[in-house]
Amino acid sequence: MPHYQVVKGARDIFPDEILQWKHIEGVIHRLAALYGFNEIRTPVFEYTELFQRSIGSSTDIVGKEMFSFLPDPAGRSITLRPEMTAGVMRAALQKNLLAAAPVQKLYYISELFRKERPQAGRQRQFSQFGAELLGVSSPAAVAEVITFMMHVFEVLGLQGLTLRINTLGNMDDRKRYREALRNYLAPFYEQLDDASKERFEKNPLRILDSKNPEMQEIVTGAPKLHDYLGRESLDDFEKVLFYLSVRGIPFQIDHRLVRGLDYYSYTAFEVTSSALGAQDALGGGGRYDSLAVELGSSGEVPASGFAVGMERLLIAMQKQGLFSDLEAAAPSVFVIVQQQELFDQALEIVTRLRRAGISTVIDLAGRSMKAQLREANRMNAANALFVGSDELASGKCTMKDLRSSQQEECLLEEIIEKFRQSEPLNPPRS
RNA sequence: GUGAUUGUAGCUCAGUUGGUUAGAGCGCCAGGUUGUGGCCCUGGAGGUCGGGGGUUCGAGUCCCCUCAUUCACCCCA
Repeated sequence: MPHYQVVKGARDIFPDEILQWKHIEGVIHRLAALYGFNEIRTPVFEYTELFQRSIGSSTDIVGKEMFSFLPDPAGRSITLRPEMTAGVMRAALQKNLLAAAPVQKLYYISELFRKERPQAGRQRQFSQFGAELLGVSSPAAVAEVITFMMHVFEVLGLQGLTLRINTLGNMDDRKRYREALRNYLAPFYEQLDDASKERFEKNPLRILDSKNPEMQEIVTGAPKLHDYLGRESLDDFEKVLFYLSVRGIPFQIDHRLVRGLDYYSYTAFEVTSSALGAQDALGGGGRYDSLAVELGSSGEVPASGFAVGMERLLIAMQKQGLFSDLEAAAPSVFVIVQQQELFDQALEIVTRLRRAGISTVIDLAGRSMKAQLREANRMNAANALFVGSDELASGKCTMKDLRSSQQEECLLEEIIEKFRQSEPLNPPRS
């Protein structure tokens, strides 16, 4: 039993799993380029107020899940980011990106931190990939980010996904609805659970998607948000659904979908996977026009975005066997040393092969030939190159194809030439 | 924060109503083959039985505490 363990809720990712991550990341980067999204990286921490203002102080994230600390006794509180949108918006506003170009399409793959009890599909350090489309108020913008997200899932081969979508209306609609909802809930106030009582004042909409059966009971008779939506909101939502339909993206309208962050308006959506456990939300997002103003912008910045949990993506793909054809990079040549006295000369050969662009390894531990061969086999090396007194005397090498077990003697130059033909040094990008 | 679950070798796990030196498979190392891997055979290394306390002649096994794990609630990716 090792003395030290990883911090609760964090985990190590070892080389075999890195293959899976790189595969997913590769698809994300490729499709982002296809859709014209550009990568952004922001610091892992921000001033705590940023999250309090943006995510909302009534949310669980801000209320109890943030890792916050004081960098020095007199300093401002800093928080390890629990989500990306606030930081990206802060960066965009600080640099005044929209003045340089009025439409910004950004994406990221980043690490986030939330102080929760870990369980399947939930960690304290986790990562999300996501996109933010700033500066466009057209419903085509939300449709664009949803399409990008669903396209990634499709290329990765995921099955069993459900896209649920709703509209929360604009700020005026929500204000009117909030009042109506409060009037309806007021007589039930004493029956509300603690969380719902808290939300009654701050954000009663969130009582709607409570999973507490008793709350659900109370809420069934509540006025419907949909009935309070103005013409503008309805038109916007219809357009979003139209764009999705046209692109063949299946969805379910769910009028109870609210989502936890305070800054959403208009469209909100969520994708769940049947391959996941209790934490089955693979990703979600929406429209958040009011966020910029909340962060001090003089005018509204229409914005749409989504975030997808990378670990959950990974779990879902593993469950569905979507990584079966991934193979670790194997060296082309494993140089085998007959006697350790010849090691230095063998190293020179290794260097020449590497300089020629041929991936080459050699046993550095001074082990027996048998152990070296076993290692070559374990690494799935394509060839073994034997360096012994005979070879050095004749100036030739013995090269063995480890798959076919055929071996032949030839000059080192011939080997290099052979590889140059079969694996070019600068392979064309696919 | 709440509930439940599981902690025995590097990994996956056995361990009978408490009873001698705690086992298996896989993996690792070495030898069989002193210049040749995989397959096979033989051998070897590796364990404070999560930790602490208690009951007992005797505890991996029973009791208490503690730490950690996992799953679930809450909420979210």
